[in-house]
Amino acid sequence: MSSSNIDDAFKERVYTLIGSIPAGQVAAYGQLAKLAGFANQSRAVGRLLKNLPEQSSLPWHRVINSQGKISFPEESEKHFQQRRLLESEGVFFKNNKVSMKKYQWLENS
DNA sequence: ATGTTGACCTTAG
DNA sequence: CCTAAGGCCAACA
Repeated sequence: MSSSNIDDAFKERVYTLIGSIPAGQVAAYGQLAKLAGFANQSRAVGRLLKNLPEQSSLPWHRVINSQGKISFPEESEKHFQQRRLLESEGVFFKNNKVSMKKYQWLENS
């Protein structure tokens, strides 16, 4: 059988979670890892996103770090791209950080 | 086989 | 704002 292991389960769950992030809201790598049942695997989430196919329809831009900041380097093209996507759906930055309230959709249920 | 790094981490101080 | 340390692990040299 194909390696239907932990990695695939993790990937599956994280993808689903990311897909469920409402427009105008964000989630942290660590939050997603934890919700997927793999606490302390935030970097694995990052790795997953890094390997995400370019044509993916997942709202990858809604994933930022726990400090409210975009994890790409400040002056990078990817950083601008992500920021642009977020701002286009109403997520704005003050001092390069988004309000913690943007994570609040997770606080229900 | 060993050590280091990470453009997509986190918390505490 | 910054540093340090914790944690986990794939990719790299």
